[in-house]
Amino acid sequence: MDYSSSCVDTSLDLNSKPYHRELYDAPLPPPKKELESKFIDFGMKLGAKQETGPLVEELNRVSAENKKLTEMLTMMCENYNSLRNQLAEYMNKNPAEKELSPSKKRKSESSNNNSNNIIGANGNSESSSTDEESCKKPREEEPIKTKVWKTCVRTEATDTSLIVKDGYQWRKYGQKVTRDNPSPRAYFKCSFAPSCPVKKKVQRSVDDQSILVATYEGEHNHPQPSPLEATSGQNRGMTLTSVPCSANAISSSGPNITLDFTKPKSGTDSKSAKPARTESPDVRKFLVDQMASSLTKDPNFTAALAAAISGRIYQQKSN
DNA sequence: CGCATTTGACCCGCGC
DNA sequence: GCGCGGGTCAAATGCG
Ligand SMILES: [Zn+2]
Repeated sequence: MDYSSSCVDTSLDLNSKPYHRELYDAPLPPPKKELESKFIDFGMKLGAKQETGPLVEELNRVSAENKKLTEMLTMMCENYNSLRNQLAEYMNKNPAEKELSPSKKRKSESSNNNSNNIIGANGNSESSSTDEESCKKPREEEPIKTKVWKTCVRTEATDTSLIVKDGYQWRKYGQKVTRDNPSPRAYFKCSFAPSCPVKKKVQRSVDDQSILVATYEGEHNHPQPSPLEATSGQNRGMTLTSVPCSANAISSSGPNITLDFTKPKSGTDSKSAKPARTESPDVRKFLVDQMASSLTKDPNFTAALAAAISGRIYQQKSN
């Protein structure tokens, strides 16, 4: 987890060619010519003869543009994650936050490493347990460096089971209804290792019922049981605004990771809920999340749909 | 039978 | 001290 490249290219570079890196591994990425010809065949078969040509051309152009935008967005996200990791590392190395009043809270040095998303958040062979509480200071709260960070996960709005698949094994130990949110909050504890202190809280967002906000605290002291094999498709994780911090520093602007775990669920793409005009400061993150998710999903969806349609047309023609 | 989940009880900090 | 709200416990229940 060395961030070897100390300078990150955050330029957008609109005019660079967008195919320097394959963005998503769609099962059958059709070449554009072939796709266009199949679209033309499709249009011919439907009988709308002449008008479909420019429309198909427009569609292809828009798709290419969309793909380019997706590429840019992914690069931006990668650069952002890299920058954020560097910032986190810098903040860990240089504890410059002396703004806390020394009477109430004592800040705890956090020298832990943090990877950029929650999937790869293992590798913490810390065991730096030299801080045993043998000292008999009465009011000395331990450096409970329970790092808290949030993740916003998009799931189906109809999924009532309030479960976030993140590759770990969790045991639910509580569920409460909170004051300012009609949806209940579930409390989980990591049950893979008996000594793993990681807990998480999962609750739906107030703004968007299809977003689960999971709050992780602590760090796993064991390797990840299952590597979350579902990342092999359209759901590319995208993290936003995640800086791990100690538990006493979370105020309104807590750290957040926004992931997109939306399953490619049988075609029915429900990006229905849009958090229009909400005045929460977090809603901007949700908007960004949804924009990113839509941008990420749409080219895949259109490509898959076009491939499916063209394949079906081709099959029909061959029959 | 052993595990996880459910769910009301309990605890505890905080504000009045 | 008391009420309230969030967090946890644990007995009951469900499930393989
Ligand atoms: Zn764990």
